[in-house]
Amino acid sequence: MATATPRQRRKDARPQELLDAALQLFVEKGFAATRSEEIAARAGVAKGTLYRYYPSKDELFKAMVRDNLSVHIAESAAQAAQYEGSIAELLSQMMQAWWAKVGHGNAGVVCKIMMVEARNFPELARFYVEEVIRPSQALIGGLIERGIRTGEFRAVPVEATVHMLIAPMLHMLLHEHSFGEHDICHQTMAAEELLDAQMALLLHGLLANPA
Amino acid sequence: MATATPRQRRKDARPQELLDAALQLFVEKGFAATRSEEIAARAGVAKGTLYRYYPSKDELFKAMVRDNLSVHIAESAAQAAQYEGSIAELLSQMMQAWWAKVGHGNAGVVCKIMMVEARNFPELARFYVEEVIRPSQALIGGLIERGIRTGEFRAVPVEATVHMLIAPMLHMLLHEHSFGEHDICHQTMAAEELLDAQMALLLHGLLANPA
Amino acid sequence: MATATPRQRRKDARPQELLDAALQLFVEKGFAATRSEEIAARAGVAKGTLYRYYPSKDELFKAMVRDNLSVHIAESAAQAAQYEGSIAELLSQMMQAWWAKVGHGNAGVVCKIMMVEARNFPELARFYVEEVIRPSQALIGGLIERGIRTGEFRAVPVEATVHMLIAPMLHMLLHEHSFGEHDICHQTMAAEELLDAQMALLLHGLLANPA
Amino acid sequence: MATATPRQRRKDARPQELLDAALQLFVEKGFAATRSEEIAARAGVAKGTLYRYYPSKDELFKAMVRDNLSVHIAESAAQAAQYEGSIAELLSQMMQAWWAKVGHGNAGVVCKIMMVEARNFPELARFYVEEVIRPSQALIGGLIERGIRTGEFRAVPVEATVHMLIAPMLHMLLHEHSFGEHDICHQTMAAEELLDAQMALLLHGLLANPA
DNA sequence: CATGAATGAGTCTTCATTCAT
DNA sequence: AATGAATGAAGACTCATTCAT
Repeated sequence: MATATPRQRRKDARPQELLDAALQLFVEKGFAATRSEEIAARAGVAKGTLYRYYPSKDELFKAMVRDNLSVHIAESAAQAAQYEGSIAELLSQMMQAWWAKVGHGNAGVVCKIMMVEARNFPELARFYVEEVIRPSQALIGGLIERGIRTGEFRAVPVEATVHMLIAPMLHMLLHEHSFGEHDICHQTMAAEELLDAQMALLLHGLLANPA
Repeated sequence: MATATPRQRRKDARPQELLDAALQLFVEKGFAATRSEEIAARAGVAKGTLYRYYPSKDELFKAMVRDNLSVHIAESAAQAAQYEGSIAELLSQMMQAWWAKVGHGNAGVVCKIMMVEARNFPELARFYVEEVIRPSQALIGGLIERGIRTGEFRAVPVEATVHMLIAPMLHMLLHEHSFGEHDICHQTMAAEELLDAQMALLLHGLLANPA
Repeated sequence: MATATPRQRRKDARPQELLDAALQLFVEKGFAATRSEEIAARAGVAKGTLYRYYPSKDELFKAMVRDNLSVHIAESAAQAAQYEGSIAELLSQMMQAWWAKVGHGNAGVVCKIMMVEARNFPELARFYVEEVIRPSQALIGGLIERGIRTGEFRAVPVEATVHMLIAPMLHMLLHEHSFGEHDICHQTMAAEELLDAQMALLLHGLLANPA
Repeated sequence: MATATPRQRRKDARPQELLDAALQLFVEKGFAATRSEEIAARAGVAKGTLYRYYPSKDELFKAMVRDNLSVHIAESAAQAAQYEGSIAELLSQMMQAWWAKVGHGNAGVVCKIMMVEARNFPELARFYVEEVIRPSQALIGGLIERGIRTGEFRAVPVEATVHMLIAPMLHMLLHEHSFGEHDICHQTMAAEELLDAQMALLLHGLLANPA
């Protein structure tokens, strides 16, 4: 009958609270510019407490990546494996789903931060590539290949196509978080519409009379 | 009839030399990781001298951004206005040209750094949006519209299409400068091929049998 | 008729267990490098428990020193008082005995640590001087004087002779614990042999033909 | 006609000033307990300045060891090689000279610190062993052997004899710097007298009627 | 009494910036 | 004007100590 004491309950919640605080601050100020003490303060604990849960700022960041990104990739991969039907349809859904869960929420910022700070933290960059980039590319690349095999897609080059699917979303993300703040520059179209339009464009092509 | 002494000539060239040195180093190591002493050293002057020309590292950065942008857009716009023929062809050429001049060269890094530091320099970000982003979007958007008017293109939504053209290039740029270093993650295809493949893909679409 | 419960017995043993753990760790890593949590862990208790028995790391250290010294001197003094026979013989035995009990065992390290930390704990140093150094010198000095009185020894200066007896042992001790670790530097002769040889040397002198 | 400016003159003197300040403080408080800022302060500069001259506290310590030792050994070795006459005499002189130059001066403290900190700096300890301990032992051992060859000394075991010569000096040194401060414990005899007495004792032996 | 979560003062080190020369 | 020695604020991390449970 382990009655969780308030203290114990608090302790269990700490990691997530710290992760949330860190994410918020990284969003606001970037990784490098955020002092570990600030993260602790925002999570309502003292400096030292942060280090009880994460042995360094880097590890905290990695945990944040795992918590916010690695999750969705695995999830999407599982869905994709079971899926039967139009790959184009599936891709559209996945893009929208990704945007809803990641791009729109705070998780998206992790992507931005990673791109922004990658050079300054090579180890983190490596981690991110293995944990997020490669799996994502593998997932989408696999779907493209599947579509080609089933005859749904033309025999397009896979790598380039993966880029064409990923790039617009990341671009929107980066743009949003770089220039979207402070009223510097806003998109006129809603992101979701934009994504739909882009997907349609990519599927059907731009030319009126393709050769 | 002040004949410029060598010393005077040197002095006049200083600001540009410092800007060039700064760009190089920002490219190599990013803004935060570049020490002001290094910039001075690469420009062949002492630490203190840097501060005679730019009152702070931040101001130097801003000057560097201003110095490296708004160059290519006007040029491209002029070319585009004169051009007659296939818009698709023109867009392909412009992409390749932009990549050759900006993406591949050092100027490209300014774009990346700009995204990285946008939040820290809102004023500069605004400048960048007005001076670079909007003109670029206007230029490409105009071409799309022209293509639609002439019947070369389908009646696609312009804004989304502009994104689809810009995003892959910026994505490549960022990827290159974020994960391309330190052998963290390299593209397997050459950038130029990738761009061609993406352009073709966008023009002709992904579906084997578009409705 | 308070029968000591296991708990009570455990509690009574605590101080000594903590002292032992502390000694082990101080031997292994030195005073400063030993974290109080480690001491507690090695003693099989939690960090906080340590502080129920010793109010601070410093106090624990002092207790440890007190616990490990002043034991052997009294013993040796008693033996010496009863002894009848060759003082040279007695001194040899005492040296060997001291080395066996103190120098070789953990207690020896306390001497080393004491020298190292003396300045940081003047009060403790005073205690050590009164409790260990002076009695030792008095004991050995007394034996020298006895030897001189009985005609066994020449009329040598007592203080210098005491030093000549003590120094080699402490030197070996310090050397062992300073440079003996990590294969930095080892004695080639066994300590016991060395002591015997040194004793012989001191007794008979170095000169072939003493005047 | 390079007129050294006050600033330049100051700069040239800095390394030594810092070394001196460090030595003083290490003597007073030990290596670990001395904050780098204190060293700087005692040298009359700001914290950062220290790091212009020594890249870390460890390197500063190493420099200090190098600066204070390995000097006298070579010197003594040279003298010994040229010397002709009584080895006993030579040894006596060398002991006194070493004490005057090293034991009594600050250099002696380096020996003490080295013993104290050896475990924390294995690399440095190795350096010290190679640079100081081994040469010293070789020098003295060689003289003993020479004395034995010439018939001046008995056929004593060399290693033990070396110890007997070195130990009392180091012991005095350590004692002085561990318990000599704060009036904790002072020698009653002057060090020089003590050394002489010890030397005589070692040469002639303790026994009144050696077998 | 025992625990271990939480604390925060303390330490090394970096680097943008200043200013005496 | 140019130099580069000096500065000191700032930040990541450690660990002795406290105290709620």
